[in-house]
Amino acid sequence: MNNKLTEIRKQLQVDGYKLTPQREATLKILLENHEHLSAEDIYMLVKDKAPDIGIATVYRTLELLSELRIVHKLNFGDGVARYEITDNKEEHHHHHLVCLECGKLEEFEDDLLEDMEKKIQATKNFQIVDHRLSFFGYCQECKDRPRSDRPKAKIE
Amino acid sequence: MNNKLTEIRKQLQVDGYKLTPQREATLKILLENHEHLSAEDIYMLVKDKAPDIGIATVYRTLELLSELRIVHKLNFGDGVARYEITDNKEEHHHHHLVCLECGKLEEFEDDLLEDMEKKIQATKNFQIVDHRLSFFGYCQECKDRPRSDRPKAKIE
DNA sequence: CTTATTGCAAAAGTTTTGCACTATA
DNA sequence: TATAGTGCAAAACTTTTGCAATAAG
Repeated sequence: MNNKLTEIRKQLQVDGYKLTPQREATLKILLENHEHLSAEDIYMLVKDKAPDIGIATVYRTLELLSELRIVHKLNFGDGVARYEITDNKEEHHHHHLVCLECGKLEEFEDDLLEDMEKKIQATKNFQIVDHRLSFFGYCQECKDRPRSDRPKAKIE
Repeated sequence: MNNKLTEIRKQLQVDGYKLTPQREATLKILLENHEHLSAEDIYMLVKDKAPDIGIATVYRTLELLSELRIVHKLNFGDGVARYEITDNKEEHHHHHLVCLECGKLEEFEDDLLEDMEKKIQATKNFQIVDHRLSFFGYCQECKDRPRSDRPKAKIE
């Protein structure tokens, strides 16, 4: 856990970047919070520890870390980019079921994509870092509910 | 091809939406351009045919068509949402490879998800209508390019 | 010391919204 | 004619950038 921080610290040094307290604070937040955080989320969390940081610095740090492939920038299509430390192996098997009726989000685990990834890496010469899989449909409750009672969905 | 327009026209009517010239013009553009178009792109193209349309109407039409699942809203992470007509047949086996370095989008076909869908429908009691699958990683060129030559991010 | 990095505020860019007007069913 | 839909302009957001001040190596 702390190894990871040391490792990244070294990587930054090797690449000639300075180790500022702001960068370190941001990294710690990312290491402590493995969910997908928006820049705003990260800004708030970092602010607790380093109240003087500006959001521009957070964005610049995240961009740098993306370039170095230390974090992965994700997009769920809600107009906000989200970030997470790269390397989360478990995260890879975690997919979404989105109900088109009520918008509810379920999650499920499956490693079936491993095969497809291997196939792509071999066939397409494309190095995969992450993936996002969502299924859209109707959850149990909505499936069985009469149409008139249905809430208007807000798709993606 | 024109069938498709008639079909969608009917679908709108059935759902109680009005068939305005603006909506029709937007639909035609979407049917003629199967690439992933941004709202701005669509606005420009529609403007050629119906110069008085406003971009707000384009956004509202696209949102409506998304809800009706006539178009897919896609996000490649460059800050602009893109739209494409849903094609119920091939679309289902059509996935995306997004390069995190240069933003390039490749597509590939695979029907491996059929199995997963069956599994989910059985296990989760969730009725699947559609899915979206994107892989994020590095394309051949970016993978092999030395760091120093890399285009300054614009990462995903 | 030198130069990368920062914070602030302003700018940029996309998408949404309020409102009075218009046109479809 | 009733009401859904539209255009315009302003607002709301997220993200980027210019610049003078600061701090890391």
